[in-house]
Amino acid sequence: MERDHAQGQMLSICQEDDPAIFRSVLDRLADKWTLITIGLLEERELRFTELLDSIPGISRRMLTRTLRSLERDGLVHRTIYAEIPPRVEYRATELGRSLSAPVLALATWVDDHKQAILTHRETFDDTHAGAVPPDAT
Amino acid sequence: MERDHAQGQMLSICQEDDPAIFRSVLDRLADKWTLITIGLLEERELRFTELLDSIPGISRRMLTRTLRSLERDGLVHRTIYAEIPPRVEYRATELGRSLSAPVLALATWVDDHKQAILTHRETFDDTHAGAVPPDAT
DNA sequence: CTGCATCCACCACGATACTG
DNA sequence: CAGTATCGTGGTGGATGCAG
Repeated sequence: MERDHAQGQMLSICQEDDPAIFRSVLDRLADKWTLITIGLLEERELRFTELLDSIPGISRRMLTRTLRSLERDGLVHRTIYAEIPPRVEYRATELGRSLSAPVLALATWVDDHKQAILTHRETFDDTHAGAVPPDAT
Repeated sequence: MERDHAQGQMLSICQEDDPAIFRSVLDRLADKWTLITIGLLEERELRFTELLDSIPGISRRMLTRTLRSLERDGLVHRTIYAEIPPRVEYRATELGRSLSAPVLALATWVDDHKQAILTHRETFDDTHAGAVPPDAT
């Protein structure tokens, strides 16, 4: 945490020398499946099918792609056991494990406040009935 | 932080009673612009154009939508000043500010490790030249 | 079991023009 | 200035089938 931009200077972080670098890395993390996958792998070594079962709603295709991206970024290590049937174990690298704290903190926050957020949504939707953009989620 | 699933039980978090709730909230946070927007608003009150200028690459459309979603979720408060020209200030709510720590921790991590990740990508792309899926990023 | 290839639908997002 | 409306596109992501 020895940042030069003392505390919470999101501004300086995202407007540094090359904003594109920050973006490209953030984009990889902030997609539909990556955070949750990293979160699971930081705790223990898991195989493909275990991940598939642990992540609600993910498809094999997306799990494969997510894991490849993580491997490419040096966050996850892949071990292939030449057995029959084949077995592949995924575990977080040291770099990946350093992501543990931030990711789990975020996940915990979401878990702790999801109900409050749902309540806000209902209230808002009530108040602004029909006022939302055409293609809103 | 008084979670029952002691520490880092990402598994229990994302497989709780209704995984869909966790997902829907996580989805909102983990999109292309939300994290960065929240991060900026946690530090200070900002107006629309300031945000537009501070977030590299965002369009007015997406900023509007992102802010609306955050407002809907009770994370951001919107104040309209009936002046000429119009002025609108955005600030984080208390709930939004509680997101501060996790979000900034994540942003800082990304900033601290982006170079390492880029290096890993190059190495990987070298090693696996041409081995990447057809529609890879 | 692991995971690549193919096909395809959808909607996220950007560009642009217009309004209060 | 702070949006909204509309349109077009690319890419994300699901379903399925095949292969090692």
